[in-house]
Amino acid sequence: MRLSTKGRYAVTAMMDIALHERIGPVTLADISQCQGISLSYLEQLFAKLRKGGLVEGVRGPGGGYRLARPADQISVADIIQSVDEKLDMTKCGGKGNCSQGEKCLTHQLWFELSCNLYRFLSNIKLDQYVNRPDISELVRKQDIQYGRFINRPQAIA
Amino acid sequence: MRLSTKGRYAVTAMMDIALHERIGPVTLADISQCQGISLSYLEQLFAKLRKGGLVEGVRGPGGGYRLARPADQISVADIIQSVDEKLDMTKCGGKGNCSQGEKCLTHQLWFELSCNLYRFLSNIKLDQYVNRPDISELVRKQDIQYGRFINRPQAIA
DNA sequence: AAATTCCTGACTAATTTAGTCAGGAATTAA
DNA sequence: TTAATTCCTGACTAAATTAGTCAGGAATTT
Repeated sequence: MRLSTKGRYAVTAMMDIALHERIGPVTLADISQCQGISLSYLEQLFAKLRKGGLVEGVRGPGGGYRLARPADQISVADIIQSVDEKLDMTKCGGKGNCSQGEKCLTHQLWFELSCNLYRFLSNIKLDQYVNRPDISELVRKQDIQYGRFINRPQAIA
Repeated sequence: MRLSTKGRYAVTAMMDIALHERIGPVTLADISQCQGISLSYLEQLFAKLRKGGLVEGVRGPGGGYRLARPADQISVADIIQSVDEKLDMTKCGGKGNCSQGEKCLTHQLWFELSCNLYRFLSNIKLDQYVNRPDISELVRKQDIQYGRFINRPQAIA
């Protein structure tokens, strides 16, 4: 049982965007440098996030990515499902035909676990972190360290 | 985010053993045939379960595997951790040094998720399934279908 | 002694994850 | 209108993990 860094990267990146929302679109280059994630890999992940309707790309100088809907309407479950495809732990994908057309011995177990997991993750929305003082402080420090946003029109305006 | 079949196999096999506990040790060959899991692969998994102190092997004819302690003292979390090693979703293994010595943006999130997952899985003990009528019935049917235990001394006694 | 079963380690194949690379398309600002 | 910026795409490679195979040995029972 494990969370791939794929899902972790995606959630981290989305949180980064949410945290800087008021400044404007956030570039993948910035996220890449700041969070230590390969740029090309981020592009792959964001292709999926875009298809999932969670972000919008803005091209050209001053562009980047922004959230496609308010941060309080994007859950961690949404993000993980966009890039990772599934939170379902059953073998049969919930169909109940895991063992010769019938439910296997452990079907109920994995089914309940999946429900729990989904409930937990879909209750966590991005905005819950945006407003936490400890997180904001951490982000502020990181931004200064990486000199982020100092050349952006939005940051000046 | 996914459960590997490794963990699923292990839990299924352990449940199989628990369900037949009163008859005696259960052979891997039986589990292999009945649950459709490769025998050699099962042997690898059971090497770990044995090291984890969850089962004991009994060699020789009439042998097999039995639970090392009562079914109400073996949780699904125990099993998964034995074969799968970890239920921890944080990048840093709970240390909190994920981002240049400090907690990363999403540390708290994964930490809480790990706790939830662990709490859920460690509250599920094998015996909860042994006593469920629907499961017992399913197992009984399977045993007949595969002609299980008909040649075993214990089954006759 | 023979059959059964666990037990071990080394090996292979398939899948997934992670990352690279090269280039194109849209947009903005000079 | 040109140059810079940034998203965007697809094909490719590398590493890790998962799943499975194989050959043989050790303990135990009949």
